[in-house]
Amino acid sequence: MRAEVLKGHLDALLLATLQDGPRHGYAIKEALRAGSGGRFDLPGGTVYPALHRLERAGLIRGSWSVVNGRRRRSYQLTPSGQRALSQERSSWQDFSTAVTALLGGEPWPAAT
Amino acid sequence: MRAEVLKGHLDALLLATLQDGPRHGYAIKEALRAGSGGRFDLPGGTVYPALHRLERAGLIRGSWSVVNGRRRRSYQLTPSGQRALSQERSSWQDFSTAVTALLGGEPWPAAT
DNA sequence: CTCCTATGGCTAGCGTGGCTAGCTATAGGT
DNA sequence: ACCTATAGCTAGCCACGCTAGCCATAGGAG
Repeated sequence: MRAEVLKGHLDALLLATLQDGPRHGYAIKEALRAGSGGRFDLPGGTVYPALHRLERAGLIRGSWSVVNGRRRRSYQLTPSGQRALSQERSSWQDFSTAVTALLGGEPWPAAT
Repeated sequence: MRAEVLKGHLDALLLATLQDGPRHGYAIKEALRAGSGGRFDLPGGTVYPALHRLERAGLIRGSWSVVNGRRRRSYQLTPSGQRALSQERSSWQDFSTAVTALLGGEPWPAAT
């Protein structure tokens, strides 16, 4: 999986992992790996800065806790994040439909 | 349509426009615009450098001609470009299936 | 004639954002 | 003593689409 293909779609994936309740960063990373059959095995250097960006944007809200002697930062969707997720979903639909049509579809109209 | 979502997928789209015969850059741009219902209205500054990159990579081959007093550079797929297109198609399948599953799918397994 | 638009091509440099490399720290197994 | 998994973080690199700008011809509008 080339790296660049993820650009612009990561936020949607991160938000989606939070749709059913709070998760901390590492759990998000693992959820994406497992949920994609290993395709999205994102390094921490991808996940953590992205979460900070989403938090600054007000789409998620994080809070510290300590579990088993390890500190965790758990994130949950804000109302604005919920809306952003819906938006991301529909724009993914739009985008993927268009690309699939162009790539897989019927022969192209004759060239000029 | 946010700009970054295209990153990493442009080559596939460009190669796909050439699958049914040669096209020049401007025609490629128009084909993508028309074929996507206006979603992919790419500026020249996106298309031309990308074509040059693909040509340097040996995936397409360009040749100059003059039509109606205007010079054109027409591109066609090389055999290696054909293979690249097939590859791009299957990796798009892979990618889009994964994202769709993560975004749209069933509820996530319970968080740890 | 002049101007605008569409056609057709190009480049320099910007900006976004995921990745690499590197770091800290605890828990638990070998 | 060492390694792995868990858990978090940052600085800086780099790929690549975009902005802004340029050149040139054809054809229609004014």
